Amino acid sequence: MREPHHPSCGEFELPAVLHALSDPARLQIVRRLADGDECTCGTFDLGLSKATLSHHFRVLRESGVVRTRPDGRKRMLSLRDDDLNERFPGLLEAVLSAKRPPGVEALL
Amino acid sequence: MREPHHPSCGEFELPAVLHALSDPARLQIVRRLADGDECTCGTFDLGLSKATLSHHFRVLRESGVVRTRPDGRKRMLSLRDDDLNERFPGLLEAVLSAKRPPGVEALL
DNA sequence: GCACCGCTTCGGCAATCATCGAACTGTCGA
DNA sequence: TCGACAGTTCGATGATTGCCGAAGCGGTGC
Repeated sequence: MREPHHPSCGEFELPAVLHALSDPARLQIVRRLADGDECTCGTFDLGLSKATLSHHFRVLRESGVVRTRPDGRKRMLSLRDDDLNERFPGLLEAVLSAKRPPGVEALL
Repeated sequence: MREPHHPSCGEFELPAVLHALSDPARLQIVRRLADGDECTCGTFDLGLSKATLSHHFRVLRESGVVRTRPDGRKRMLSLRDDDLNERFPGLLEAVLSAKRPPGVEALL
């Protein structure tokens, strides 16, 4: 299986990364990956079709947020947290730590 | 002049904020504001029409990134950095500190 | 080889977005 | 009162996006 194209760390563009992270479904994917969860494409059950999921994976991959590694007939997804931190220090952490909903417990 | 609606800090939504920041024109606006530059709407010369600029201001305002204060026949724009930092700590700083283009000097 | 599996790619569709010119609103100064 | 000024709002338009089912494609295992 061909390795899909990934931008190098220096090719990352902030608007593209922010746009990739600005979709709730993609945000959920990123959070799952950050939790160290399993990372094949099929493990994401967001109520979306395979085609749509694949689309989101592509947006994340082409912006540099995520890496896709072919492994047999599966594809292993992983966060490019190292590259993101190098290029946009603190961004990923800020996005991930904003998990808490606007509820009261955010004040604790 | 009527004060336009601003979401409260608790109403901020991460995807909306990220989307607001994911447009190059809006990112430029935010950076100018962060530089402490003058802040009436008319001072932004991004090669866009008044109507388009006004649209971008609205996106920024409705997501919580920016505050608009009527002042005579002008409108003073300001970054809601305090509110953003409270709700999404580190996010704004990460976005702003990513100013440097993908050039070599980014490594310094 | 062949069927299955995991995922991508390909149209296509409806919704949203960025953009504009034109018309409008509210404010200030003459 | 009457412009000039600063912005907003109103259509309209073309581009992008999110979504899907169907078809395609490389790997695995029978």
